[in-house]
Amino acid sequence: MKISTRGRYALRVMADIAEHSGGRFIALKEIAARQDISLKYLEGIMTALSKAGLIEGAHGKGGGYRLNRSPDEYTLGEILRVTESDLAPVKCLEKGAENCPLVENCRTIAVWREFNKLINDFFDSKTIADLMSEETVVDYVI
Amino acid sequence: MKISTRGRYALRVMADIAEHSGGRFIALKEIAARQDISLKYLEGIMTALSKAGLIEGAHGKGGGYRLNRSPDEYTLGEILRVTESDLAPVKCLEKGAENCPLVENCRTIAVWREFNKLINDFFDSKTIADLMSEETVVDYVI
DNA sequence: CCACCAACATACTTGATTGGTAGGTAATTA
DNA sequence: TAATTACCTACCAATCAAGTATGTTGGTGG
Repeated sequence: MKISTRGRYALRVMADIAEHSGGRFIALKEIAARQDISLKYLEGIMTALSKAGLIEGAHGKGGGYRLNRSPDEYTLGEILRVTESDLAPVKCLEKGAENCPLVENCRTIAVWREFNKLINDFFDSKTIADLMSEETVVDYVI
Repeated sequence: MKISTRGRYALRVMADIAEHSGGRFIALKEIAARQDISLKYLEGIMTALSKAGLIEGAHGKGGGYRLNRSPDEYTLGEILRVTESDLAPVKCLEKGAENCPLVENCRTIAVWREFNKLINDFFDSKTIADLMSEETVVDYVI
């Protein structure tokens, strides 16, 4: 029952961009150094976030990544669902899962469903803005 | 972010014993058959539960396992904490963890703490009795 | 006392996942 | 055109999950 490194890094990186970019592209090298995360490992995470449309990347000098919404419009839930495989706590509740044949007399499914809702509601109620320092949130321009 | 098979099986087994034993010892073979779980795999889980004092085992003919409290006195939290390693969603919040050197300017730790509390409170608020069918709960004798 | 039963113990295997590295190619700008 | 930076693909080592295999120990009934 652990949040994977991918998901945790993703939240930190998104918060980092929100705090330091101010609308400009910001090189991954810089983020990786500031967050002390392997550049190469981060690349894979950024690609996922970019493909999902959460951030925008630009090649070449002066390139890098930037958000394409303001921080309070990103829920932690959507970020984690992109980087983590799924937020469901058990396999049978994953999005595309065929329902388990034992579900009729499964004593535990109700608890898992309730827990699943709890998790998703929690992360969908938090945004990147909640992770930023107060001054930075106020100063943010996109 | 998945609950492991160990934890899920443990809950099902505890509920199974609660429903079928009625104070008597009940052979693991019987539980394994009813729940369709590998007997040998279950043995390891039962040993953990037994060592933690949650259930009692008896050797020989007529032996097996039984609860030593009534079902409403077992929270799902304590069962999962025995079988799952820990319920903390990130390593730095585990019980014996030395605190991470970056905690001072970690933007995410507050969210993880809040989520950790949510998880633990949720599972500590549910009991094995909540997993049982209504008739069986009423009929239970220890 | 013996056969049997069932918990308890230990060691191994297999497969998937995690958390990376390495070495490129493509696009953009000075 | 040279530097920069995203992007892409492949590989790798360690760990963990899940299950199998093979016992030994302790207790019961005949």
